[in-house]
Amino acid sequence: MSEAAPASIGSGRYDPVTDEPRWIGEWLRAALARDGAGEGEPFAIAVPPPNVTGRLHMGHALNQSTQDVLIRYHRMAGRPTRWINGTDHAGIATQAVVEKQLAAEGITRQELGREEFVKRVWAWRETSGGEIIEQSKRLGSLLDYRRERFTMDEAYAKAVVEVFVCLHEKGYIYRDRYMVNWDPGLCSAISDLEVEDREVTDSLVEIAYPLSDGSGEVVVATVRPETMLGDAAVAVNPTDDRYRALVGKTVTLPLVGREIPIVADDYVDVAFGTGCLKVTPAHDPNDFEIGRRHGLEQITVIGEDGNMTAEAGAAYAGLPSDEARGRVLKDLAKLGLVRKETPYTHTVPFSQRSGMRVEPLISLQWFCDMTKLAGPAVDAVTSDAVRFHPDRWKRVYLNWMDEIRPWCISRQLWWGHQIPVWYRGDEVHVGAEAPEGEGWVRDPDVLDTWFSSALWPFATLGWPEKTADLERFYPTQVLSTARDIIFLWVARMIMMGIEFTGEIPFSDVIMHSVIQAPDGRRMSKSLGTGVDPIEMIAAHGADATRFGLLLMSSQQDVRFAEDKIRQGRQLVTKLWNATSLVIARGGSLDGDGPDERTLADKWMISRAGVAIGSANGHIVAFDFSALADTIYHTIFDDFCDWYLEFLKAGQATPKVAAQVLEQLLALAHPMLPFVTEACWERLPGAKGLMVDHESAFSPGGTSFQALREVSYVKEVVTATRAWRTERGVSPREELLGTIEGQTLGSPEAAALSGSLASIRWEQVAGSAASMIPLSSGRLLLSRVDVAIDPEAEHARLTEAIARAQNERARSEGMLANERFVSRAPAELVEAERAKLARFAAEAAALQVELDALGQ
RNA sequence: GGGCGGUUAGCUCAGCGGUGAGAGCGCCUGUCUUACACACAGGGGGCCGGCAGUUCGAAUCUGCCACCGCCCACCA
Repeated sequence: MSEAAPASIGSGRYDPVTDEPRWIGEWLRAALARDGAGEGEPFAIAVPPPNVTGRLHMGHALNQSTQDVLIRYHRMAGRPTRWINGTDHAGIATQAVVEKQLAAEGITRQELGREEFVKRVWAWRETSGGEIIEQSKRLGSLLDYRRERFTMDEAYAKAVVEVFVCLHEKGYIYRDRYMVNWDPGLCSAISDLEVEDREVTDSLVEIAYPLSDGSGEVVVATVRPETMLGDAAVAVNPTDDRYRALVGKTVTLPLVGREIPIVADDYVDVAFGTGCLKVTPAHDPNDFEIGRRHGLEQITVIGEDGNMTAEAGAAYAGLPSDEARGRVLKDLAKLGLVRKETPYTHTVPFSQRSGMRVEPLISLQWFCDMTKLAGPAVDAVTSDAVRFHPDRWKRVYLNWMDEIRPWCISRQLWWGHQIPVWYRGDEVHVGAEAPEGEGWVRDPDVLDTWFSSALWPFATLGWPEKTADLERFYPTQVLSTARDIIFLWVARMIMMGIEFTGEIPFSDVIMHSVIQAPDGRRMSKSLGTGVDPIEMIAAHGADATRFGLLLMSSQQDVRFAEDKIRQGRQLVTKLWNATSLVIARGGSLDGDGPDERTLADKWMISRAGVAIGSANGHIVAFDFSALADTIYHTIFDDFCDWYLEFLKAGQATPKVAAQVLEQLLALAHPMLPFVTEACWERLPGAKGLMVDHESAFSPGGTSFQALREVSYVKEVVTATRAWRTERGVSPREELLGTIEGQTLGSPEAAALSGSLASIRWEQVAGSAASMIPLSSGRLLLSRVDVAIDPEAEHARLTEAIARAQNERARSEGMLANERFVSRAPAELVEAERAKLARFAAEAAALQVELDALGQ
């Protein structure tokens, strides 16, 4: 072991948990030295900015591992890379954190005042924000830590204002009194995308509304009786014969006394309830539309505070709406107007933010019309300028874009980008600063956090200034994220990117797996099902965690399996130990002179080449699970189980072993950055850091001859080991062996298999030996001084014959099928014929053996 | 109501027309073989959710059904 190895690994066993952290500083220095410089085609990724309040969860860990593999890979390939780093101000989440803090001190933000409150949020951000950035370092993410962006930075804020003003000038952004999703918990409007439907069992109440002319009544059904105070009409379907005659008449609204019309509207479902619909334009999105169609009054009876307004009448004003519901029902019952009450299960909107039931109401808000922005963003995806991986998300995106609706962008919060609009009386000014003169008041609302996030790929690079960074790294190449923000974020970035830079912001969108809890439920803090990646790192190391997450990831959701992380840990340990062996055997990258390459060397170089070739393919296809698998099996199986055994048997060259190890370390580095640095550091002759290692993924020469020969060697060795195990013969006991009827192989191959299987190749008499059929030819084995047990041999041969006959019969069956012979590709038929010949020969040879045994 | 994804070894997942179905873990049997017992060697284990169909050939394609999960949607 090298003296350079740190104390933590002095025992000889590698402890990733203690060794890993020392590399982060080295990488930051290396990144600093390079800093996106270089000749090649730049490669950039903008990290999805985590909330400043956030802590690294499993999704982040997988997502960052994915991106880090790409960044390191392209960096090693010599491309100038930039992994744009930063955090999101996360309006609602951050405001909530600070409000909670205030609550602990016994004050509200209202008591503090807006200016002081915002100061407190900034102060919080300085001291506690961005912990997740430190956690990213521990994961090994090669983010651009020197340029950490924040969506509330001054420069970023400028970009936000620029975009707002510009969209306003174009007429896309407008202010309107419109039905919005009101979150009573937040006391703010929220967008459609922040609403989730939940199933709830309410009571469906049927209420009689008397006709004003006294000629009868109509019965309406509702789950929210309290909204009847704001009813503006009763609607029936125009085709409904039951009510056709009533259209144009009026009813007198109970408890209120208002006379409201009966109108005809297609929206009404004849089959639902009584076929009569009460219309409350101010408190239901459908009723709002009906109201607009019929010019109905919008009577707001529930305020933004969730309480009944004065318009609800003196008896109810000021009551919380659910209390008012009971009161209204009671009062209606007293009048004998409640006709029926049945439990009714349906879906109702809830706020994802506060968890409160959304109150649809009419409010003065800012909106952004998305239809014009959507056009080019649709084209970008249909033309494959932006590609989704897996590509089924393309359709999901396009479907949503086709029916895109106006986006409510104002929020009644204090933390965020304040809307750059100023009012003085009836005057309105849009811009970053108030105009000259007294009395201008700024719009108190802030923008939806996603409005600023939508600018992330270019605002982080200095836009609207024409910076060198923007020139060099925009558009970025890859965006990797979870599918739940495809509309919230991805679609909007594409729209804004095209609108403001004229270019698509990224060309490949990777939708990584959602990692579920081991039991299949969603990982969530509230359910207690979350698994903390930082704990995984503390237990198994960051390399193992990265490897495990990428290995378990796929094109679909997966359950978290700690097994995979353990598998990564084992690979890490294996690499370390393999390095020790190579060094102990004198492996070094120093020294010159012509390399002598044995068959084993040529084989290993070829295997490494094959692995590198498929790894390159997996990177291009963003198949990180397959990449992990390739790395694992190349290191475990090819390198350690076979090649290093050849090396120990004197059949491989230490120098070549060191060279191949270098290749494998480079191959594994993007996925296992820490241990590969640690191993590289120890390898004699290694220069620089692995993170800077260039042209890592270029395969050496491939020898198909060596691949074929060693494949046969492995077959011989494996068959011999099985033979030994079967009869309890020690691996060290030398056997005598002969191969007959084989077409492969060379003296060097024989030496290889002989050395690993402890076989002395001598002519062995068939009757004194066991015969083992191989893919080509037969292996005869015999112990030196011990005769074979005829009975055991008889049983074994009988079984082997049966197996061969079985295969032979299957093959014959296929070939007897004329349609197979005539329609299947010729080479397949030929291959089947060869198989048949092989099985027939095998069966015959074994039969001869069996007969000889009997004599 | 519409759409998408899943159902393969005890567990977590690959494979997605070429006919003997794979990995990791777990299990069984050996081995402390001087890199590694976080190891090595050998082994057992699967009517590839069900039913039909297409095909010379289906775990792989098509249709229907059954469960499980997700997304979208204005039915009071």
